Amino acid sequence: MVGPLSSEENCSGSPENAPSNSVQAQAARIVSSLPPLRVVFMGTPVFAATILERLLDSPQLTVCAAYTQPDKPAGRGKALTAPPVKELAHSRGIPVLQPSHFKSNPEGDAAFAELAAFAPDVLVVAAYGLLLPQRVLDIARLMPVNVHASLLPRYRGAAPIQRAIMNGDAVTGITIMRMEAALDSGPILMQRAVGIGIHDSSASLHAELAQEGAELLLLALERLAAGLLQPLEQDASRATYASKLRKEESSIDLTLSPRVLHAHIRALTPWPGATLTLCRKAEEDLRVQVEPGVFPLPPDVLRLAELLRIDPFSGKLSTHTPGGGAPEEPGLPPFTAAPGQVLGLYQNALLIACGNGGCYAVSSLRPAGRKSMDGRAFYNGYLKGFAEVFFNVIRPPQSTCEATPPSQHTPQRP
RNA sequence: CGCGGGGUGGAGCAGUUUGGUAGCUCGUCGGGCUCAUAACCCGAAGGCCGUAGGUUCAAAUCCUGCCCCCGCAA
Repeated sequence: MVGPLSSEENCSGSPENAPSNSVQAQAARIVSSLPPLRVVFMGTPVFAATILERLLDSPQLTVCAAYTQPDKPAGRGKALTAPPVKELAHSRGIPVLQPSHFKSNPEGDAAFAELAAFAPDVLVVAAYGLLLPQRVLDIARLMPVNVHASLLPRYRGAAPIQRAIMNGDAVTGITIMRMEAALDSGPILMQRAVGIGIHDSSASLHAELAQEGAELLLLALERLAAGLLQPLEQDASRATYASKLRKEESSIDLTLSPRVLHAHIRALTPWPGATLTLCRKAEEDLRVQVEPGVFPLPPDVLRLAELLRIDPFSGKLSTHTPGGGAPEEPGLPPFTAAPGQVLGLYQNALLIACGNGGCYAVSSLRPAGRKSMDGRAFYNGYLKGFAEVFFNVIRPPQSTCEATPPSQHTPQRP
């Protein structure tokens, strides 16, 4: 987590900071003399609940109702489970509505009529998970507002946070926009940049962006109520789409360089999780879920002696021979090994050779059906005593936001 | 009654199919070696094999009930 890189910009084009703050101050003055805005909130997961909580705490707003997806079977025993937004709204005494859609049929019409009865000034939508038809968007007296976790027009769609991490971006952010029927295409009201730290996972960035999103939303609503917002159309030519993560993407490609590999694993954590397949002679292949490891590797790993004295199998001198391969980025050990090869241990992390002549240190592994453990425990229980051990190199199908060309599936043996 | 995996000294695993004195890699403690080490050598402690019952001369292992962990379903 790096935190906000800059203060919010007013996309109407007003200059930064001081003038921007004075706009906010002006808005605050105007709003203080107005009645609270009537808000209908729509959202489902934790990201949405975080934002709803901040709305509920604002004295300038009245949250009339919370819309969220219907309860769904979840967990062991497939018990019906309420979405986080429902839990929160219940605990705060806000009416909860869970229509399955607003389509033009008797069921959808009833849901629509119910919504209309709240007569909201604004509709606030955050990760609702339902497409909203135009008539629903038109319900808001002022406008329907959406909180999106990217700097639009980049990363429109379902997984902006994960795709930004996966692509190795250093910066992403929050966009508050006016909603249109099309997906994430509405005019931008406010934006704020947030840095992506080298250790950020989808989980940590989600949490941070939710907080930032809530803050920026409150500022935007204040300006909206005061009539001081000037929407700025998105430059559609620069739009990219962040498709939802799929389970098939959980297998990670060990031919990637350490840096890119690290980005992928962070993006896949905690869902769907980054998985490797361990191959041991005469044993069934074992699926192992891994968490983000040590990156970049500290300089001492670069010293050949550090690695040579650790052999994963005999405990004696390593058989790995020093190789050429000029490192192109820091963290590369000075020898060559086939991607997927288990090199040994670095402290409590398991060193696995990957692409670009590098290796990656995994410090948390969870074999299928087991609890997660550190690299040393995994090594003791699963690796010692096997003459041949490596992880399968898997090249998963390319995702929407990746620039690299499609490549073959090449499981590879060292 | 949604499907599946698992509970063995402090950690991670094997052993269960084909019942017969509890094993491996670590850690811990003591000693040794070394300029040095999460290296090496020697020695030791530590387990009613989740729990309750059953079968048997004999149960970690076979049968039954219960408890507890975990994964799948976005």
